[in-house]
Amino acid sequence: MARTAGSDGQRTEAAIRDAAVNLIARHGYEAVTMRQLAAEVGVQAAALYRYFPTKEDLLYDLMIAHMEALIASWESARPIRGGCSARLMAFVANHIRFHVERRHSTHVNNMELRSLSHERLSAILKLRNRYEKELRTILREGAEDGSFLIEDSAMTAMAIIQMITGVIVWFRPDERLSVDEVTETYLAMTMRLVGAARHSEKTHVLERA
Amino acid sequence: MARTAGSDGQRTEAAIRDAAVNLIARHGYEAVTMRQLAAEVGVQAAALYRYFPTKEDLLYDLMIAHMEALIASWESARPIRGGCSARLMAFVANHIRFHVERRHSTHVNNMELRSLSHERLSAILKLRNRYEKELRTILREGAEDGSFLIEDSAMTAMAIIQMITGVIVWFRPDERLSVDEVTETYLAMTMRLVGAARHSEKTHVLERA
DNA sequence: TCATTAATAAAACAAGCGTTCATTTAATTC
DNA sequence: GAATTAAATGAACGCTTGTTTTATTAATGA
Repeated sequence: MARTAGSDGQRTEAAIRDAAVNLIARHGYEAVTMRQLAAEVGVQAAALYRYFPTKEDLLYDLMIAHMEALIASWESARPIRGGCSARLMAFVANHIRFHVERRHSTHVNNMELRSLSHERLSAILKLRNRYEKELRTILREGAEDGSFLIEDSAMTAMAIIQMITGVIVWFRPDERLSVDEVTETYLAMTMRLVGAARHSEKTHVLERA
Repeated sequence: MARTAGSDGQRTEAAIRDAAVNLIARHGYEAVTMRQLAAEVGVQAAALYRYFPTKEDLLYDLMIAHMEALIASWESARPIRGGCSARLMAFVANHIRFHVERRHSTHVNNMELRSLSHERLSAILKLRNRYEKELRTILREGAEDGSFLIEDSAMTAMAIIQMITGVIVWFRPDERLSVDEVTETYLAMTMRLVGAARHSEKTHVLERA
């Protein structure tokens, strides 16, 4: 056999991406074989090479897509006006929502950096830095205008990011806890962590979610 | 050739563990080959099998050792007396110190769980749960006696653990920042995060470090 | 209808994988 | 000094890996 009836390149490529994210998140990039991936898609291994020149190209593609989606997500969620507290809450809420929705993709991006070549690693880290800079800026400006009481904005940014990304490690939706409830608690913890003055605007962030 | 002059089983085994932790932390368990590991030790691949029946046995050994060392470390650092704030600070300080000292080992334990068999994974998670329970207990008791103001002690425990373990992701010793300085800041962030009443005993924890 | 292009199968490739085996040498014991 | 044990070698095994090549079929446009 060769080309199968009803086959469509775009659909196949999307199916490859999808299966790859799931398999790599579960077993790790090195552990997933091209044959295993092909079987999951329902295709022969050689067919994968029409869409991705190498296995690493596929990984890199997934990672770039994840980072660009993350940045785009924040750019559309970022509040036009509002104080530093409101901006911080918007950042945290958007970050948690995004990562819970893309648990597998996040795992790939966090665990498989070492499988990238030097230049590609740099490209991913550059995007990551661009994103994290948003949080650092919020924290620095909040510290300057007295909204927050923090020791070091760079360190605080790392602490917050690790804390809120960590949600995906233990949280599974469809349990007795909803994403909104978890977000609410993490928002409260974050605001205390940065020494924010009492905030009555707590629920504003989640209203549109 | 065969047995080499001055060869010693105990030393070789220790060298294997050491090289394995470093290689696996850097490249990942699946990516590290037995030949690569053997070369790092300065021995032939077959020699590794005198000490570890399979590659997975080696990984499991490293992980169990890490978890047992972590638990032992807390058991000897845990304060005999003192309120919940003091206990929480001792926990955080010990956790950060331990993990910074064993960055590679920590990475292996956090990243390679998926390469273990079901039973072995359970064994590791059991130890991990035993350790995390210590923090949950401190938080729960602190919430009950009014030392802390938290929403959910289990959730707060996860948030804190992810935050303080995350230090190893960005922190490199021998820079402009010492472990003690980082610990000090993380202690302050943690105490605010749990809504602890003002604590004047801040430096007590680090005095013996 | 017929050439063209897109999508896939099938088979092969060389390289590398974890692991085993028989053997050899160094250290230890009697 | 001979016998025994500990430590390691070197070659091989069967299998799998990522990838390439070649051939074949389905969809597309003139």
